[in-house]
This record gives sequence, structure tokens and C-alpha cells, in this order.
Amino acid sequence: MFSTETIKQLPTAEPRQKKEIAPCAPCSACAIRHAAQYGGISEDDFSKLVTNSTNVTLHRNQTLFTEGDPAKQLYSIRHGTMMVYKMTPDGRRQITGFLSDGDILGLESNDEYVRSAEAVTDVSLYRYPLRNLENLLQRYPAAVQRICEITRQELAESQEQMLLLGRKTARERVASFLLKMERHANERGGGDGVTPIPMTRQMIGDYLGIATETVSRSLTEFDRDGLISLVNAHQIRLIDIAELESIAFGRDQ
Amino acid sequence: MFSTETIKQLPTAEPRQKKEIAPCAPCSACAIRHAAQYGGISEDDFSKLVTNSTNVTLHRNQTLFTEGDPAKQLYSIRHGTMMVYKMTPDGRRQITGFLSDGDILGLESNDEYVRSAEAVTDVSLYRYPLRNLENLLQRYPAAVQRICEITRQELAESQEQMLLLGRKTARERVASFLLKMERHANERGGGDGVTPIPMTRQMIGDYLGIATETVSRSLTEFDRDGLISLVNAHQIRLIDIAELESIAFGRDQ
DNA sequence: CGTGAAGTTGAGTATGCTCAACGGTGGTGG
DNA sequence: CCACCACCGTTGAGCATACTCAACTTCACG
Repeated sequence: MFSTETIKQLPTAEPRQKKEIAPCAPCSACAIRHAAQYGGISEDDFSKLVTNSTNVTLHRNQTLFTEGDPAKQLYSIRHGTMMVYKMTPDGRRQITGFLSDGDILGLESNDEYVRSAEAVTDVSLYRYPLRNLENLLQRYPAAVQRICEITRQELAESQEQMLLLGRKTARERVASFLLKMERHANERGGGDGVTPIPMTRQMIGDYLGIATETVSRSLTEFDRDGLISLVNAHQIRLIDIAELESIAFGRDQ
Repeated sequence: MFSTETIKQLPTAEPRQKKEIAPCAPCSACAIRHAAQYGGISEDDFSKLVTNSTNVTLHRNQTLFTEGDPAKQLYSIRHGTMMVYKMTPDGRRQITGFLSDGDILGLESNDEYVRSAEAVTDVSLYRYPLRNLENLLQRYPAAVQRICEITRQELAESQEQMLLLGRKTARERVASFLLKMERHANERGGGDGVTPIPMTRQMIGDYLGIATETVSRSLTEFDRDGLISLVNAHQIRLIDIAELESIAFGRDQ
């Protein structure tokens, strides 16, 4: 049912990666399927969509597409974490979002991607030819509404992030980030009290609009003040959530 | 055809405003009409939508709706400039966008507005009951696609703004802003070489994530360097656009 | 012509950045 | 299997950008 293909490594910034990505069963909660069900698309039609999909795997740090590439493919994440970002010509990076299991990637306003996408962890995705989906959406208007809903949600989130980037202090940004990661972890079950943080400090900084050193310093400070416990660089236990919220929303001091 | 109503002034921050807003003919380029036409809505149905619309006028600094209000109305700007913004509990403001003639206001992801809207200049708008539009959209799927397209466009712009807020210097932000205002002015004809800036320095600062004094200083600097000419506080002539672009995109120095 | 808001300019300061050194860790190769 | 090495993270010191506070000017409106 699925063909499998691994995208070749880009020439730049090669990580040392040889592990195999474990295969996983088709995710019944995937966003495309969700939109399809919501739009009342018949199992038959959905199969057609899925038959035309390709299975893509990426290793950490590999690029899926780059801002300006022609947007001919739509992706849906099976497993793993991706990031989307924009860059200035001189190399400053702003990560505009992190995406994980079930999220859709590549719905663009033009026929060019307006941002780049890169794997934060090893990732496996479904790839759909964009035309294919468009055909289907034309037949199922309710699915368009669902896609529209997802876009509006994303817009609301990015405006929340604009408030953070434009008006919050470093401490407030980091506290907001921790709470967002914790909420995200809770939504996906788990919830053993420890929040996984798959991204590097550099990525967190580029997401929050601050330097990596500032991310590190804020985390150390929260740890020292007993608000969190740094289990290791990628596992954080949130201890005083109320206080973190107080900081995140600007009621600090 | 249109009932007219003026929203009462809010108790806070009352400007001195007594001028009458000049009435203007229904704008044939208005976004709702555009979506309607694109969606192949019959003139008859469109009349029904328009008959149900109310004409609203706002004076400078008046609030149209506030974050958290139930989102029961959709607005379309006939004439004037509005801003949408979010605030921290302690009063810091991030303006997420400016809207003007023909733009749509109030399409929300939940049933609550996720941001506040306030008039930058005197404004006149059409107001549509949201349910009304939803009914119509259900009958005309292509109109949904058009609305979806508008939302995606807005998302792309807000991600560009995230790059600005997270990674650009004050000079770069102000240069970007001037170019955006100039592009906007050119799109709406005019183009006598002078770009109108209806918003205050405070609003520009809250849009760019910098202090008003920093906005003022950057403008003075650009003026001194001959890149722009400050005709007056709300009229700026862009002289060296190439150099402004060079600054805006981070090729400064 | 008076008044209050908006804009400009200056001085001092603080937040967060840069540069640098050091410590930890995981993957790879010996 | 162990050791090495590159990358990631942390910490410190000095510095720069932009903020705050304040005074003064300009402008719009009455």
C-alpha cells in the first residue's frame, strides 16, 4: 500500500546518522484522515488518496523543503518532530513552529513554500501530491472547511507568538515555551511528569527570538529557583506550574 | 438598504472627536463581495447578505471588539484603517496587523475573538451577522476556498512578521515597515511619491516590538541620511528605496 | 491663542548579546 | 568494547542595542 523512500542527505551540515527508523503502523489519527472523515469522504476515495501517497523518512537535521521551492507536495507527519522556519539573507533564523505526529505540512498560499521545513528528530511522513488532494477537496467541501479551520488555528497561535516575540522578556518567553511543551505532552498521553524537549537550545532560541545562552541561563535559573528540574538536556520536569504561568503571562515579581 | 449606527465611545482614553465621517458609496471591491463573486454567489443571495448587514462607523481610538468577546459578527472595512492587537495582563500591547479598505475582520477560530480591534483613523464598516455568512458559505463551497485563501495569506504575512520580531534590529524593523506601507499605498493607486502613515509612533512601536522613542530615532536617522524625507509626522517620502530594502532585509553596513 | 496629545531628543541604564572557555555526552571508529 | 571527538550545553565577562525617564518642541483642535 505504501511505497517507501528515503530522501537523500543534503550536501551541507551532515550529521552522523546510520540508525534505521523503526516502521510504524499507519496512524489512524493523522490529520489528512481526520480532515477526510470530517469532510465525509468515502473510505473508497480516501484509499485512492492514500494509495497515491508515498512514505518518506528523514533523519535529524535533514531538510524536507526550502522556502521558495515549488509547493507540489503535501505532507502529514506519522511520527517525529519537524520545524518550519524563515531566514534572513545573512543567516539569522526564526523558527515559526514545531510540528509533530498528525500535523499537516505544506499547505501554501502561493505555489511556492513560504518557509523551510527540517527534521528535529528522525521523522516519518506521508507525502501526497498536492493536485490529488485538491481534486478530492473539490468533491468534499466540508473537508475544505476543516482545512480552513486548521489554518485559522495556526494563525491564532502565530499571533500569540507575535505577542511573545514583540513584548515578552527572556524569562517570560522560556516559561511560555515550557508550558506549551508541557501542554503538548499532556495532549499526547504520556504525562509521567517529565516533559520531553526534543529540540536543541539553539532551536529553542531561534523559536523564542533569543540567544541559546539566554535559553540556557533562564533554564538554569528556573532550576535553581525550584520551578523546574532539569532531568537532562531534553527531559524537564515542571515543578511549580502556577509560578511558571505567572512568569509566562507577565505577572513576574 | 443600510441601517446606520454609531458605536458608543468607551469610557477609557477618550479623544476629542466631533467631526462627521463622510459617507461613501458601497465599495465594489469589498472583500465579502469578492469572496461572494469568486464563490459564484448569485446577485440575489448576495443582496440578502447585504440587506442583513449594518453600517457601523467608528472614530479614531474607538474599540470595535475586545479579545474574549463572543464572535458573533463579521466586519468588512469600507473606509479607514483599523488595527488588531493582543495584550499581556500588565498592559504591554502587540499589534498583530493593520487593516484597511476592503479587508475582512472577525473571522475567528473559536466562537470568541482572539484579539482586539480598534480604529486607527475614523472608520466605516459593514457588519454581518456571522450565522448569516455561514449559511451562505455552506451553499457556496468556492467562497469557502476564497476565505481559506485569505486566511492562508494572513498566516504567511504573520510568519514574515515573526521573523521581523524575533530576529531583526530596530533599524531593520522600521525600514521594513516603511516599505510595507509604501507597497500598500501603491496598491491603492495614489502614488504621488508620499506615503501616508495614519498610525502614531506608539502604534508603530507596538507593531514592530520596539519603543516609540526608538521608532522616532530610526526615522530621524533615515531622514538625516537622506533615505527618506519626513514631510510631517504622518507623511513620509521614501527617497532611496533600494537602500531601505538593503537595510530591511539585513544587508545593512 | 491656549491646551493637551504626539513627537523628538538627550542621558543614563539594563537586558540580553557576543565572545570565549570549559564540561558533558553520544556516536563512531579503532 | 573502549576511547576519542565533535557537537551540544553551561557559565562567565564585557559590551551594545534599545529601553526608561525626562525635558522640550510641535501640532491639532477647540
